[in-house]
Amino acid sequence: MPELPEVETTRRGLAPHVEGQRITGVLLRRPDLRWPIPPEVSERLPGQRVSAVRRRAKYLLFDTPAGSAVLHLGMSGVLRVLPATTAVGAHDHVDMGLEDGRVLRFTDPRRFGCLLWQAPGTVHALLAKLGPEPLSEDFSGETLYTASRGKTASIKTFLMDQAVVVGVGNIYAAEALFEAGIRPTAPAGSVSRARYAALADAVKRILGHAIERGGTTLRDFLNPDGLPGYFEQELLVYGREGEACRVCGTKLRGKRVGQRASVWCPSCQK
DNA sequence: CATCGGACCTGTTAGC
DNA sequence: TGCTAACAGGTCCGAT
Repeated sequence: MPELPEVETTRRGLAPHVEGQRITGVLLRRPDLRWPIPPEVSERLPGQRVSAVRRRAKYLLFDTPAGSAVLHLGMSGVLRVLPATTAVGAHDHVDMGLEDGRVLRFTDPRRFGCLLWQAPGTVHALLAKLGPEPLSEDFSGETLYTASRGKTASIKTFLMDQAVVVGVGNIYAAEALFEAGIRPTAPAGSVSRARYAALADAVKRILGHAIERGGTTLRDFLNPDGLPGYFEQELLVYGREGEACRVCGTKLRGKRVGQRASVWCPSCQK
């Protein structure tokens, strides 16, 4: 389930194979994923040369002079560069032909992903309201502290709000809160500046480390080389409700916070 | 405005 | 063992 490290891993795996190549054609096996695929994707993309594969939040952007294809992996999306002769599976929704003869294939069983279009010099509406990148200097404890004043929602919900900071999903939110020693249920507006500094540090450290390790593989994520990530075995709280805290041995608690399964250590997190 | 709940989708897993 | 129901996850949108 791609969070930011998985998307960045995908980008890094894809870029050397796709950048500089011309898109020879676009084959849509479905007219829509989460949203209808706009006509520009099939009308304008063919013939264009990809100048860069970028990432913003969990979106991948394939830049060309005519505009950018904007792709979100949703929860089960996989992008791979494959030989054109590779057998087509049930959930292989989009193929973009590359001039070297291979195809960039978008597979997404649950179809929570999307493929959109962004005209040159514009920012797609879905990208316009996003918060800072967590690994950039625009994101800090101060950012979180300032944005959280007056908020009554839980800090976990707050941290997963893509307008606050992008790329932190359920897995890394749980891990970052554990590392910072903050309970997921704490009201965001009540958390101190010092604790937000620790949380921002934890987010940066965990995301950075996960990217180094190739992303977390749970069920659905495969990086473009078809190899799983190696971060899963390092998770300290996510998915471990009822098990012993790896730090202090206390039984980990679990409960839904803001509609999301959440796990924390009652002893390490206050 | 902030927050909450519903919707989307399907493979996997837990429970009967 | 087989079937069904719940669940997972990201994010938008309408309702409160």
